[in-house]
Amino acid sequence: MASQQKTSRKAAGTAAAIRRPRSHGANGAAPNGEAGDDIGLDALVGHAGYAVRRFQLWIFQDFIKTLATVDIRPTQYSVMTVIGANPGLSQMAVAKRLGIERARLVHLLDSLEDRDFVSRVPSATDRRSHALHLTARGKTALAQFKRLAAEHERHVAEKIGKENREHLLRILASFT
Amino acid sequence: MASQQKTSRKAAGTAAAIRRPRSHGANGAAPNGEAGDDIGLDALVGHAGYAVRRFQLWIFQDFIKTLATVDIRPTQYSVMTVIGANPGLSQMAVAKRLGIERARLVHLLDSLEDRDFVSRVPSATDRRSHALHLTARGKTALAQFKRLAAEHERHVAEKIGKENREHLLRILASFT
DNA sequence: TATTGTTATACTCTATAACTATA
DNA sequence: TATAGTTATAGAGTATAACAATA
Repeated sequence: MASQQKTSRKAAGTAAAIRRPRSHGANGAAPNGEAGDDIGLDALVGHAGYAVRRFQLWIFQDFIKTLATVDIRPTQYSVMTVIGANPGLSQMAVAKRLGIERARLVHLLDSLEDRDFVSRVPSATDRRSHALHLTARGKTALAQFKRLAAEHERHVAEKIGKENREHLLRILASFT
Repeated sequence: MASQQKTSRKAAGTAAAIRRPRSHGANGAAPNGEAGDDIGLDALVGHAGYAVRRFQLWIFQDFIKTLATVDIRPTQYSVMTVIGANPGLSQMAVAKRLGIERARLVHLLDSLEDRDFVSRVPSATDRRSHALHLTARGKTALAQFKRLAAEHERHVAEKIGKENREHLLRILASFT
């Protein structure tokens, strides 16, 4: 039931059906809730963070969908791309460059190593650290990922417009 | 140690010290890792998602920091703002409008109700649902949150520029 | 039958702390 | 003493599924 049990929680309330297909009770104006899409965001419309967050969720969902066949997520793609362009980097270097926690990178690399995309190779200069490299299989795979990622990027351009996408990249260049 | 234990994980590797303050070994050019900030992002620079993600993280961190004194996070702020502007909304309506899972909204509202900012009030029209309202305390609190959020928004404008912030809001308006 | 609020579970991500082996 | 990689844990956040009350 929708009753009380802990501290909060009272009971029952008002309808406010959303986007109902046909009839919806008795009155045609909706009780005191909202009729559908006219729920105002008030102060949120002036917050860049809100729009950026919703946009980021859309982008990541499209990326994940577009690369679903190869089962690669945005963070995995970014790690492989940076290693591919900078062979021999240490885990700390990759973590700092991409803003990932080094503890988390351990697990990311574990899964990429299990799939034979990346290898941690030893080196003589500092026996504490690993030099990261793409395997032969990893290099081939990354090339395919990049083609799919480019396709995803075209979806972004279609969504917000070619010019807007480019302007956006320029505005946010300092954050990369 | 940095050795093997499960499947992955080999051992030792290459340095690639980042932004080291003074000396860093023997050679002045860094082993085979990177010297500091010149780690190329390769394909990532052309991906809007990467820049947007980094920007979003920066914004949220600034928001959380700026509203730390009142212990309010972005999602809590968005929920209170929407309820404040649309009193009587059901949980489903709020969840759909903000793109939050209804299961997660339950916990969000629990904490806001525990702090006496929001109340779930019963209604006669649909005994399954709750009509959400801000309490008197919630209204006062939200007014303060909005002042702090406006301060945060000024930080954003300082960071990327007033014009750029406005252009960004226009570009992403369809995602709100 | 479908929907609302709720509970529960699992998996991702973030944030820390601590430990080992190195430097 | 500090750093690299690792392990472990706790808290958000996301994604689902299932259930009771109600429509």
